[in-house]
Amino acid sequence: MTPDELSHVLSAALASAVADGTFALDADAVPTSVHVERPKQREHGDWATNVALQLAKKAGVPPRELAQELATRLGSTPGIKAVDVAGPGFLNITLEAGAAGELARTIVESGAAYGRNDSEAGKKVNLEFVSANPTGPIHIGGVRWAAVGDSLARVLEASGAEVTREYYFNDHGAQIDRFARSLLARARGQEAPEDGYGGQYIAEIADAVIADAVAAGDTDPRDLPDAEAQEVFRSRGVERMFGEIKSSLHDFGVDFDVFFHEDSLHGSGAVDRAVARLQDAGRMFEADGATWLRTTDFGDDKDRVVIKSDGDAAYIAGDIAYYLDKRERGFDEAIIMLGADHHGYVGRMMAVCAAFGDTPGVNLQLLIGQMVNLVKDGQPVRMSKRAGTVVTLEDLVDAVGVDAARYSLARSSVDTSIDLDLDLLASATNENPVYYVQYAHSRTCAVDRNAADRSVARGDGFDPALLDHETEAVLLGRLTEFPRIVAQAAELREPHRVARYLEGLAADYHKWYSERRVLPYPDEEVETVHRTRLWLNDAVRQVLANGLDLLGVSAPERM
RNA sequence: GCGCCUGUAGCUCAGCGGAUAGAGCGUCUGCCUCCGGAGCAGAAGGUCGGGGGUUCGAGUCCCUCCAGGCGCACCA
Repeated sequence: MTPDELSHVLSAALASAVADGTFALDADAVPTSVHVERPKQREHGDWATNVALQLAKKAGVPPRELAQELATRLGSTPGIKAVDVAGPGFLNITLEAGAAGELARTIVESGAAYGRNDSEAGKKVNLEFVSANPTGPIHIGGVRWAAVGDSLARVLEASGAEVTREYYFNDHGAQIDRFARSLLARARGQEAPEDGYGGQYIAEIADAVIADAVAAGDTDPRDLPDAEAQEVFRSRGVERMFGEIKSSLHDFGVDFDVFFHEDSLHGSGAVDRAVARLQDAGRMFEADGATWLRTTDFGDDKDRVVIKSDGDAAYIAGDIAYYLDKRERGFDEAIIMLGADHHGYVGRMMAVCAAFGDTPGVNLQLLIGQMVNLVKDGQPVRMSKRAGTVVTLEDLVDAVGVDAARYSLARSSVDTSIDLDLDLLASATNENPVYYVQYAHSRTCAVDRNAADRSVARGDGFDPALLDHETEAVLLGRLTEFPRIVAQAAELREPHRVARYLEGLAADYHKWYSERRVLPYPDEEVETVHRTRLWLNDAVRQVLANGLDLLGVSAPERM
């Protein structure tokens, strides 16, 4: 029996008690689906609900009395072994072992589909993340969004949404100019401009640009007049940087569907059209020679300049056009993941959304994630190119590998800032919980290999009532939760819940493994109990694999 | 000054109003003649930052104070 089914049974019992006048409740006060949850204490049964506590006041009945009435009505339901009233009025429900154990077969037969749900079905979602400027390699902060963002995309897809992963290249404006000037200066052996970029990668990109140009039969850009040379370094340098960012993300297991170039918005007239639309809607005004968007009408703390007094578009103009573009491409929800250093955008972007007549928080959702801090010897280390303390995506992967990197970044809530210890990163990789989860998976695979050797096969028999050990009830309960965890991770946009779930599942599996043998001893015959346990082993294997996949982490068969 | 996020075990972090607050790592004690010891069992370790409030019930919600992080441009 699944929690959903149990929930319906409870609702029905409640409804019938209201219908025959046992409880004096308005029909609309009766919840359509009763919330059931896994109790922390095993003694409290397989499932528990607090409906009686919540409805007691409305019904004018003491909670325990209300609970007792429900317990009586549930008592004879097939699959339910016992219903107890506990504490202030909880209902603790214990299922028949067979009813619970049936799940093992369901999971194995569902395969990769187990965990998929329809909580986000029908939604067309644009998920924008990373979007680091193409003026340098992706550093540790961006890697967090790569790991979390891609995992969120996977979780949303598993919940029925159609997701487009999008990366916004800020390839327009002053930062790119600084990047181009830095490349040119470096190529000519000059000092980096005061406001420019000076890392080692600048030299590498500069050299590559020269080589690219020469290979294409063009003049060595160093010999061109300044303006022309800078343009060559800009276009070829940015192209190079795009390539590096794309390939390092790909190596990290993150592939975007769309790389959107800010420059295209300015070149195509999209900015002008978006601004005109807000003007027609009466959201703009002129002041001090500039054109403003009255974002304060929608809760922003100050109005924003869209067209500067020198006639150039301000940065937000691109964002306005970009948002409109996403909506015109048919996305119901535009989700943007931003670092905490950009949370100042929230107010103005939500106002932009509202100014177009959309609903902030629905059509546009901004997810703010806290920063990743570097720590050495317990002391915070400021990332500095000069001091050589910049940690890039490649550095992180080189140090711990893709699986450990993705897992450690995706397993905690983005609301908390993460401290990464550089020394710990380089040495003690074994402390990463990813190995605990992966080990459980490879253990299930080892059992499968041995089962094949002993000719234990699932198909030959399955009797769920034989899954009657304490650790089996716990394990089955955990397996039942998986689809809800995925749905919850999608709804709350919190993929880290999947990782935490897997750690719990791995622990339950290891405990079961140490209590119950899947295979017969050498002198024993193969019996139904062995085959039945193999079903359970394989169900765990499937869920671990499905969960790890949602995190973009591999599920190794051996390690 | 204003706004957002955070404060839970020695460390890193879970815990979308429920029962005795958890995990990994670290420390200590046990457990491999049979399916993987990267594991299991047990122990030690907590004023859930402080104080008020709401509630049958608060780590969770509200107020306030303290501490830390990050923001408050006609920069991008």
